[in-house]
Amino acid sequence: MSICGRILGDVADAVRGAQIRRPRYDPDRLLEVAVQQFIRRGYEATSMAQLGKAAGLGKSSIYHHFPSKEAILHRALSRALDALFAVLEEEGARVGTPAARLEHLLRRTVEVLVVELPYVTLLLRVRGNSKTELWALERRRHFDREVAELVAATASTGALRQGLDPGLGARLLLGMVNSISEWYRPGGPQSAADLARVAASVGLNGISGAARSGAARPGDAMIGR
Amino acid sequence: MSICGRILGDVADAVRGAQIRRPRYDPDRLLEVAVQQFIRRGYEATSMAQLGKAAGLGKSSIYHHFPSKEAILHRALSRALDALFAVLEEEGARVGTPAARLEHLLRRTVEVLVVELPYVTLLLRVRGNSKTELWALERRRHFDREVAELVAATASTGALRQGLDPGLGARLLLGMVNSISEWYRPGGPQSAADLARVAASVGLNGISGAARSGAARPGDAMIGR
DNA sequence: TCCTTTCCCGACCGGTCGTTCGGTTCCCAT
DNA sequence: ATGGGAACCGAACGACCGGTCGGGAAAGGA
Repeated sequence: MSICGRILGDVADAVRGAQIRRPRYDPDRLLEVAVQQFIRRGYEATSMAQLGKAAGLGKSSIYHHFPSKEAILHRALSRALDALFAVLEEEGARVGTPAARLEHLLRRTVEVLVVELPYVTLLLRVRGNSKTELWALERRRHFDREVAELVAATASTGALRQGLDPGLGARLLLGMVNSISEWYRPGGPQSAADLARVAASVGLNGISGAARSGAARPGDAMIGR
Repeated sequence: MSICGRILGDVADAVRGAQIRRPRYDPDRLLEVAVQQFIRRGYEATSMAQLGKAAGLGKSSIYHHFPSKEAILHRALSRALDALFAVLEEEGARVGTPAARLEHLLRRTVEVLVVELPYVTLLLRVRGNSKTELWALERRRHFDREVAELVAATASTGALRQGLDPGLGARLLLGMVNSISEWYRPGGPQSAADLARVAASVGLNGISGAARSGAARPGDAMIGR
């Protein structure tokens, strides 16, 4: 039965007509397709059948490569977290003045975010709905805390603007950097390194002591002359 | 049948023991409970049964107030979008120098985000999975475009830092401001107005022309002396 | 050539989803 | 007190969910 009765999915469609056969999958190749779907429709809203179809497979075939849907998510989140924590170990993030270390950390974080865009994007959307998501959330909090401590250390050197709570500064900084995942698309005009330099610079400039006051009055323009 | 067999939910539990009867719902009161659940577990991951339980109702009772699950989402998103667009109509956002208008717009956006926190949070998590979500996404893009045009106008006065693309600046600005919804909780130490002033100030300071250069070299500290 | 391993399939499972429906309870104006 | 609409209920619907299973095709070493 089923001599050739398979309904073809996205991948198979693209290959159709060429002599090339549909690629056989290993976990990492399948992970790439799955994460793409998770981002497009959301993890919960993506069914195993849709995952299979997007890969040109039946849904039961997914289970040859992953033991469960949650295991796919775990592997994707782990990849993002490992890449981010690796930045913390880099020399530029460990030695030097707090300000220099913070600059390095932010810039490299943006670079990792861009290079591992789908995986980091998925990580940033996790809300803690399952054991895996809670685990990822906690690991991510560790990373954020390291950034916050670096901002606090920078503040203790007097380089932070007056009246700006270091914790708030760290959150605004991370929020700005993380938001890049919501619009950046590879192949655009921005190179990863350039974007990282500009974003880190804008962020640090924002929380630095150069501004006039910690709290402007309504109607004040904080920009220009 | 069902003499008193209802299983009580979150709201009913809290009311239990007091002489007060469980509140009867109107759409807006129910919306508040529903949005809270949507944020906690995600829209797709929240079932009608869970919505009902959180409100102390059976799941079928929800349909007395809303025609469908998606209608609840639509009403919540509409509330957030209406509040945001109202800011665009304020005098401070329409008259004055571009820089002053931008400051007003950002500051008031943060205030709206804080006051309507659950609804705006839900809006910022929409990914376009349904007709309603696509509609909200498009309205939100209109708002973002207004901000971007204001940043561009500010740039044309020479107040933007050299080498910073206005579009990129607007995205970083909005990303920073929007990220507040991910950690702000009412009742904390920050008042809405203070947070709005500081956040707008930090953001505008970041993209302003005060910094040294548009792209720092690796190892440079963009902060402090 | 043959045999083993890898890869993949359709059919099926119990359970849950959003939604519908007929009927019951509550509140309030009359 | 009573009629009627608003609020609410449990049961049930078809569809689909994540996951399982036994077996078949393809690949690769011998």
